[in-house]
Amino acid sequence: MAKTPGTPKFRREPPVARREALIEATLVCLRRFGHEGMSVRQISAQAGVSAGLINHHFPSITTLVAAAYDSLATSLLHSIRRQAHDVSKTPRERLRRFFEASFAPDLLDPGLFNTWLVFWSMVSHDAEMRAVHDRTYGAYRATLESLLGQLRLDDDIPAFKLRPAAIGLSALMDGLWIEASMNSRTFKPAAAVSLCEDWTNALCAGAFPGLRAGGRASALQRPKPPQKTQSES
Amino acid sequence: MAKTPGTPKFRREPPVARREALIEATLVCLRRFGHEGMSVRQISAQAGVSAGLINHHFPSITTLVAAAYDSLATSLLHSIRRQAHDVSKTPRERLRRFFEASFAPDLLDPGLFNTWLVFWSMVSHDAEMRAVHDRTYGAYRATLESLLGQLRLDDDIPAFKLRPAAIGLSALMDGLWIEASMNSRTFKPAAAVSLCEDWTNALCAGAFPGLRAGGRASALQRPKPPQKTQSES
DNA sequence: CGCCTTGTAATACAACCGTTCAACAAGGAA
DNA sequence: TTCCTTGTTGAACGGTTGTATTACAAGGCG
Repeated sequence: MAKTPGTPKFRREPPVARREALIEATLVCLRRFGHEGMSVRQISAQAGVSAGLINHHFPSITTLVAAAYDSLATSLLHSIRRQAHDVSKTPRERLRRFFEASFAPDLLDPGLFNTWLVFWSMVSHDAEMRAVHDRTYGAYRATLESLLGQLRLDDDIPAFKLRPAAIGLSALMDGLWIEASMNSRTFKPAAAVSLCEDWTNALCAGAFPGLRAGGRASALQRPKPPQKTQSES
Repeated sequence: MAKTPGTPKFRREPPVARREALIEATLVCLRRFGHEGMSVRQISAQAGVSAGLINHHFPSITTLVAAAYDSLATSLLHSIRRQAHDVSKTPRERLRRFFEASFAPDLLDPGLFNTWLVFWSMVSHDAEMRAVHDRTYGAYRATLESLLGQLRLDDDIPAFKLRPAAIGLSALMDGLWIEASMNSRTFKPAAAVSLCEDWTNALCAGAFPGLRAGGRASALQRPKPPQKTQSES
């Protein structure tokens, strides 16, 4: 008698489901409020749970943010790659679709940019964030290298160095994405795609001497070996 | 008698000098501690004054940060432009020096990158920061347009659209600067200069159809006017 | 039905935040 | 030397932060 449990005050969830929900809430808060959204109370409110629950599933707030970084970066790369992957198309067409997916409206959302800024600002201060960054950025550049490598097989394209080419292309894309995210009136998304395609076509036309393979224009080589200080063409 | 003023407890400064000192202290804190350095107490401690003094010279902390943004952006642009300006050199050589100055060690400091991230993260939330960003970024791109314009006069270079070209080049430079700032082991500064020079040379060789003037490939035109679809230059 | 594990809530805590304000003193002016 | 302007201090305020800890209750198991 008088038990009247009515509606339970909370629902128990399996740890993995709750963790994913917290990660999702973190992404929502970062997108909406930027750096100020990275707070235990904001995130827990967004997830509809108490503040203390976060420290029960994650040792600290930065670990949760690192998990959110990993989740978002992986998700975005997979999404873009899925849209670009079409075996019935030519490598050049696949690359074009990769560009178009990268500058689609949902990727140019200012909220997404603010989220990314929070991640970047933590990379140099937090070891976990640095690890996630190195891994996800490596995967991103590897995808670019793969697409450029397929391109290189076709036609009579002069050989170019894959890794430096991917670095240059990803830099161009990043710079365009940033400016478009900060001020959408500077240029239209189609302009960014056009600039990327032009860059790729120029690469295939051999217009970038510093990227030609086999040559001595090796300023772009991996910095790892002992640096023989040779001329850069 | 018994006055013994000894060392005065503080020194009065003219308002402009004190404001400049506070701006300098702000830049030091942002460089060192990133987003956590943007605090009244940290900045005032760095400047060697009390916390309350900041609100006496600036209506709020964000106004101080906006002033610091303006100061740093203007200072850096002037410095780079000074190194590139040499009337005895060819336009192409001036552009090369602009690249080299942009990827010099003091510009690739991770602390500078963290400072910039703080500024960027505030642009979408604060009107003052947005105003500073639009103004300084406009000045930066105008410098790039000027250098590219001088280049265009020489030789028999096919005409290209100045503004979209400056947008593309600044995007490439920004992307390279960001990656170099986040992970200095990815590539050497000379590689960034090489990629920028290659891009410029390809532009002058007419390798970028989307940037050619007069063509109908006008995806890069200004979005502002009522779109008469005419070519610029 | 009752126990027991454990996911969850709620509170407490010390430290920090930006801003306000009254009191002080530095240093030029008269 | 005295006064007065005003740059400057330092405490106070209400708010926030991340984390630790305690008490609770949901829901499976015996």
